[in-house]
Amino acid sequence: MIDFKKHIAQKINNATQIDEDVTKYIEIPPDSSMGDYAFPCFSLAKVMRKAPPVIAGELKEKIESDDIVTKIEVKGGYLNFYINKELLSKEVLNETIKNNEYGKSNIGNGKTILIDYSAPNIAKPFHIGHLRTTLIGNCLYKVYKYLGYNTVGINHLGDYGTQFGKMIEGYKLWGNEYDLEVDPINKMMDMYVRINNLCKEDEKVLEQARENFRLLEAGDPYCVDLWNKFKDLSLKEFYKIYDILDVDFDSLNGEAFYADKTDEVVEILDKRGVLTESEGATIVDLEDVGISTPCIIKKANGSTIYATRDLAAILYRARTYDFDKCLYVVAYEQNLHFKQIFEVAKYLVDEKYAKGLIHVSYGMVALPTGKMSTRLGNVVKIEDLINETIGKAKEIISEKNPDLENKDEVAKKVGLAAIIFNTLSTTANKDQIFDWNTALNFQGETGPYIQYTYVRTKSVLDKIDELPKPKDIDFSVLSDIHSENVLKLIYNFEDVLVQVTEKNEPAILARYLIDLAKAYSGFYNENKIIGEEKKVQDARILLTYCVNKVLETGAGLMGIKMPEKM
RNA sequence: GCAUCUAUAGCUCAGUUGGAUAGAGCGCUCCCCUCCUAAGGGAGAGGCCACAGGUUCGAUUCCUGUUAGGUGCACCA
Repeated sequence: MIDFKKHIAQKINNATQIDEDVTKYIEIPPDSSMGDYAFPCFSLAKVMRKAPPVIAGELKEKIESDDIVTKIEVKGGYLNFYINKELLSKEVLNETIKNNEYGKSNIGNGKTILIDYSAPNIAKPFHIGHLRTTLIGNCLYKVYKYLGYNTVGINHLGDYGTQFGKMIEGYKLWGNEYDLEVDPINKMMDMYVRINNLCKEDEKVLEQARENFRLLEAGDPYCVDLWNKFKDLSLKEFYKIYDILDVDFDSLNGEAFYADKTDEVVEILDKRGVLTESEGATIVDLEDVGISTPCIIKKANGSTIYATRDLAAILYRARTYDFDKCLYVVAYEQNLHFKQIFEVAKYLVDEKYAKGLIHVSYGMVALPTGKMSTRLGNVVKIEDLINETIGKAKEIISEKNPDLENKDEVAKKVGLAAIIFNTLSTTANKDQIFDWNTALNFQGETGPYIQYTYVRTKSVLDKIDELPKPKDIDFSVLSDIHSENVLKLIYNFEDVLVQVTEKNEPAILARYLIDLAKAYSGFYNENKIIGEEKKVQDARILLTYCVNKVLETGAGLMGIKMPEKM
């Protein structure tokens, strides 16, 4: 497709003595009546010692319009460019039609991206606090892949630590009281809370728990079997949710996987001479790089800590995958931890890998009543949220479209869209307050709104026998403001996807899809499509088809599936 | 105490890397289905962009300070 921005930049560069590529200075005016692209001349004022409007005026004289840029105007200190709308629609529609996967790209070819996301703890419930990491990771995974990157999804399970020694002790004591085949997570959770309390009361039990963990590490068959059982039961439960959300991973290597790979980390760091001793522990001091808390590599009792295992993971991943980027989608609570291990990683792996480590941190999810706590039991479980939302979706369907055939299937898609969109639509950096009213809202800027818009395009397309051929289209009929808005958005799609990967921010895609759905709704309300004069109908149908495709692929990249009707 | 993030309409949030008149959704007041799905569209009310300085031709955006809140600060993950 024609790169309008670049074309304009070229023209400006040709007309001036500016060495630097001016593409990055070109902006989009706030209102399309002021043109499609603008070049602000303010920064030139100093160098040229002239007022910005004068510079703009002189520039205008030197730049001629052509097939691509039809009009150039001076307004204040801005030079405004108007592009050929017919060309825009021709380009956009042709590209969308001919390309089965519009927006897909190969810019990522040859690069490998690891994404570490979801990472629930074994034997603990999967609550809405895990939703953000799971859905952000899933969306980034899909977008990177769509742009041609070799993408590896990793679920770094929390499957290691003294807590499992406690679990084993709990099972030894009360295993016969619990039927773990039914509702295993809650039973395990119950057992965990119970044994935790007992450990606090009775030092001997805690001692026994530590011993169990030691045995587990040493490969004691009883402990290992039990640990596997807890893990299997948990994964089975987690995959109920993953399957519904259509989330999957290429690797389930969790903490335990790296437990026997920490020795080499210590060895390398020791060779590099960065290990020191402090209060009995082995640490890497990070004072010099402005981090006042050292990174502990070995505890005073000689055993390793999660930081060591995370470092072992970095080493392993660098060797196994030769990654270009490794993203950690983890809440900002762990900002310091990642700062520390990324710093230490510089001593451990090549610069290429150390530079590729990125913490994609996101805000916490809290309830209106305050922070969630598994221990206090005031968590909203993902399963409950999903069931509740799908139920609400079904209610609305029964009310609005009682004759719809596959209500359950549609309700599932709509409910999940509401959840996914709600989770991904706000900037990851901020905290989110979970509110049932917002979660169950299906109007306005929501997942269902995007689906609804899609269904309307679908319904228009169903009414015609054959899609018109782009070569027979008179693109000049799409010159109204509504068509123009839609076309410009479709034109931007690939750029939006690139931005998502540059900022590792799915909300950019979410906002974009809302903008596109809105633009199409405006178009749809103002323009009749079927039953218009043939050339108008054909052009509008083709535009509708393109919107249909972009909405479907865009939503698909977020993990949202489209119903045919709703 | 130190570090770090956040502060934009009553509520939830956008704001294209410093640009033109600060936008949207929810809620509120109206209007639009004999017409392709009204889960939609349109109009209106609603703002000291937390506060005070600074840099700049220009600041919601960058810097400093203040205030309020979140989070983290050594052997848990």
